[in-house]
Amino acid sequence: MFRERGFAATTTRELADAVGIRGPSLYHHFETKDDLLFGVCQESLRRLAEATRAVEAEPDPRARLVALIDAHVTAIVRDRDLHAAMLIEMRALSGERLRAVIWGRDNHEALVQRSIQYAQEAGVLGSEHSARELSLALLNLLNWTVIWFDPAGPITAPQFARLLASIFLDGTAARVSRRIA
Amino acid sequence: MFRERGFAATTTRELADAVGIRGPSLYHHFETKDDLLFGVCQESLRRLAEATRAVEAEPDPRARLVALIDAHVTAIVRDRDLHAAMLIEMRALSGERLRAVIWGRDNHEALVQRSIQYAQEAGVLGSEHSARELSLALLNLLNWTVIWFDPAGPITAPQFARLLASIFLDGTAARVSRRIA
DNA sequence: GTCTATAAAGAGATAGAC
DNA sequence: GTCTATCTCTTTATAGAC
Repeated sequence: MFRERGFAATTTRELADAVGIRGPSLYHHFETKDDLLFGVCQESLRRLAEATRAVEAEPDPRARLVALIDAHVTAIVRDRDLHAAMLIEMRALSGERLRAVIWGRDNHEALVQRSIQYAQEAGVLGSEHSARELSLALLNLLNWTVIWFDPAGPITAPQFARLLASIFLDGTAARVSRRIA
Repeated sequence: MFRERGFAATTTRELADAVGIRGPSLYHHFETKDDLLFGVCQESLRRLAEATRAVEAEPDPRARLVALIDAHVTAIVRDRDLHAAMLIEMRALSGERLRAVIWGRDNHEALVQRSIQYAQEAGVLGSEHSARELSLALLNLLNWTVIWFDPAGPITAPQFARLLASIFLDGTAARVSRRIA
């Protein structure tokens, strides 16, 4: 519901209805509505961290990036409600809690940037652009998926992850022209 | 304010304050709060259409895509509040109005897909993936910019547009490894 | 075109019974 | 752990003076 309609537009009563209880009963499980969003964001970050925990153990720089892209896209698609809430509705938090979520998100983005730098140092990725810029571009490529991806649609998550990885790592979109050149 | 805090979380009084009038005075200019969002979405789509109106006059398929990517990114960054509201807060609309905005957005996405197909037919882009899939990937690459881009930051819009275009069209990220291969 | 005053509805949250 | 009843505050929006 946070993904479809937004956090502010979703009432506690609607949330309660969705789990088959009355509005006030929610407050036995959460102190405030903000608590609920904070919990969702934390769980999103926990799963994202868990899904990508192993990638830095992969020594091959290219395989590491492929694994990272696959883990990120697969996680985002599997729990898209959760991750959309974190990525988009995060802004509704404030103070300590907002900082905690931003810290977790930055942590994940740092993993992406490190993996890119690792690939650049190994010559797998070009160094015309900084790791920072390339990581912003890669996160663009990955994150917007959360807005539109439909698990019931024709594309599967691993398929789409492969497409994004081959565009970023191999320049797949441009393959034909590069062959001719 | 719609971009920073979301449509539902922004009150009409805050909007009025921001333009130096009292809450109820807003209603001289707009019938409802939804009207305001609808107007914002329409203006976003109008500017996006205007910015990309000329690209299909460009006969060179590669130059057409470069122009489209540049126009899209530049527009999104220049009026990021407007376009973020359209892309993210759209969901707050309903009925006829939601349909109208979706129609406009789909129209723009169709332009992206046509430009990709045109490039594929000319051999500038590979045909391993469908134009549909490639356009989803390209829109990913372009649209997430609206979430994080800071005009006061170190990167300029045309710079970032060039980066994204060279990743998508040339496989720039992978350039070194492809040279070696 | 903006104001003050206010209506009407809905929001998050609490109290206390069961 | 969930309920009903309800409090309190905020919200969108209207009425009508200036």
